Amino acid sequence: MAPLKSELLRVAGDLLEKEGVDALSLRRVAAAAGVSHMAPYRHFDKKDALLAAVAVTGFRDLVAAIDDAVSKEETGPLKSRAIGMAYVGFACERPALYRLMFGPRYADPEAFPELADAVNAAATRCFEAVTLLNPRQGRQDLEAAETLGIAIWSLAHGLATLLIDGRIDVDDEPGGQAGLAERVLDIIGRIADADVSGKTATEDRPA
Amino acid sequence: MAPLKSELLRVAGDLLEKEGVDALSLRRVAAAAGVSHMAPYRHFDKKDALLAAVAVTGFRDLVAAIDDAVSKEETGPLKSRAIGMAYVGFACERPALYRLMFGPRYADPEAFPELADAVNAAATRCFEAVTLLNPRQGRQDLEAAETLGIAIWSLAHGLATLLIDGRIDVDDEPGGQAGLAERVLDIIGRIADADVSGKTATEDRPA
DNA sequence: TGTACATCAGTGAACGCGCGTTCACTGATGTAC
DNA sequence: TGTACATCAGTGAACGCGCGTTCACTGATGTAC
Repeated sequence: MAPLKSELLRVAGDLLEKEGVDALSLRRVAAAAGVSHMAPYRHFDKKDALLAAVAVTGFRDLVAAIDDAVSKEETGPLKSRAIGMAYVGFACERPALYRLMFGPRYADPEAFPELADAVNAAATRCFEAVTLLNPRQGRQDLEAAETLGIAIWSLAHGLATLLIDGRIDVDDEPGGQAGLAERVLDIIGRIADADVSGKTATEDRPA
Repeated sequence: MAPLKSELLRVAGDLLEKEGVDALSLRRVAAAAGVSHMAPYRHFDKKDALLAAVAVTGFRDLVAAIDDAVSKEETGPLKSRAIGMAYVGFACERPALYRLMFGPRYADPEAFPELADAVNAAATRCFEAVTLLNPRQGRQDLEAAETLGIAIWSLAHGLATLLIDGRIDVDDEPGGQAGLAERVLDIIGRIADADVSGKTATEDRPA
C-alpha cells in the first residue's frame, strides 16, 4: 500500500477518535497528514471510500483482538468468554470507530464489497463463541443455535454501545467497566446451560 | 405549547425518519413546516435544542408504547416479555429516532435536563422488566438484580440496533423480524430461571 | 371608548464558514527504442 | 547512452452549496390608563 494511503488511514482513525465522525472531513485528514487537500483523491475515490476503508481496518483489528484473546485461554467456555470481553473491550477503547463500523452508513454490502468481507470475517469469529461455549451443541437444532448466536451477539453489542454512549453509570460498578462487562457476559454461560438442559421458555413456565 | 412549536417537532420527526439525521437541518425543518428559516428560533435556542426536544418526545412515546403493551398482559413473565417486544418494536418502527435517542449526541444530562428526565422515566420502565419477570427476586442480592437488569437492557438494545442497522439478515428467519425478536427475548426467561436456580457461572462448570 | 405602549411571532437579507469536488497544472519516476 | 514519451502522485485555485446564526424589521395582539 502506498505510504500516503496508509498514513491517511492512520490519521483518519486518530481524528475519528479524537473529534468524532462529524468532525472528520477529507480536508482535515489531508491537513493532518501534512498534504494538500486534494492528495487523498489519488488514493480514494471519494470521502465515503476513505471512511469505508477505515471501517475495514477496524474490522481487521477486531478480528485480531479476538484471535489474540482466544489463543490465551484453554477451555471452550473460557475462550467464549474471552471473545466477549475482547469484543466489548475493543468497542470501549475505540468507540467512534466501533460506531462507524456498526452504524447504518456502511451497512450496504453492495456499495463496499471489501468492507462486507471484513464484516463477515468478524461475524464468523463472533459466532464461534457459541460453538466454543457449548460442544454438546449437536443436540440442538440449527435454528436454536443461530438464535443463541444472535442473542450472544446482541448482548455483547448492546452492552458495548450502552457503555460507549454513556448510558450506564459505571462509577457505581464494582470493578468498573470491565467488572460489569464480566458479570454481564458471564450470563451467556447461564443461557447456554439453560438451553442445553432443555428448559422451556418463559410463557410455558408455571405461573 | 405554541402550535408552530409542536408542528416543528412533528415535521422534524418526519424528516428525521425519511432522510436521516444528517439531512436534518433547521432550514429544512422550517421549510417543511411552511415557515421562514428563522421562525424556529422563536421556539428553540439552537438546532441542538430542537433535536433534543425531538428525542424527548421519542422517550415519551417509548414509555407510552411500553405501558400500553404491559397493560395487555396478565402475568409477570408475559408482561416482561411484552416490554421487550414493545422496546424492539419501537426501535424498528422509528429507527432514526431510536438512534438519535440513544446515540452519543444527547447523552449529557447536564446539557438537556428535560431530556435526562425523559430518559430516566424510560429506563425505569425497562428495569421493571426484571422485577416483573422474577417475583422471587428477594433471594438475590441487589447487585445481581442490577446486573441482570443491565443484561436484559443490553440484549434488547443490542438486538434493536443490530436489526435497524441491517446487521442481521431477517429474511431467513421464521416469523421474520418479530419472530426472531420473540425467540431472542424469550432467552431472558432462561437467564432468570438460571439465575434463581443458583446455577454457577461459566468458569466454574466442570470442563 | 380611545390612545399609547409593550410584547411577541414571524420575516428576509446578509454574514462567514467549511465542505466535497472539478480542473488544469507541475515535477518526478519509469519505460521503449 | 540518450532521447522521447507515458504514467503517476501531489498541488493549488476555484466552483457552488447548504448550513447555523446575526440583525434589523414588520405587523398583529394584548394591556394600562
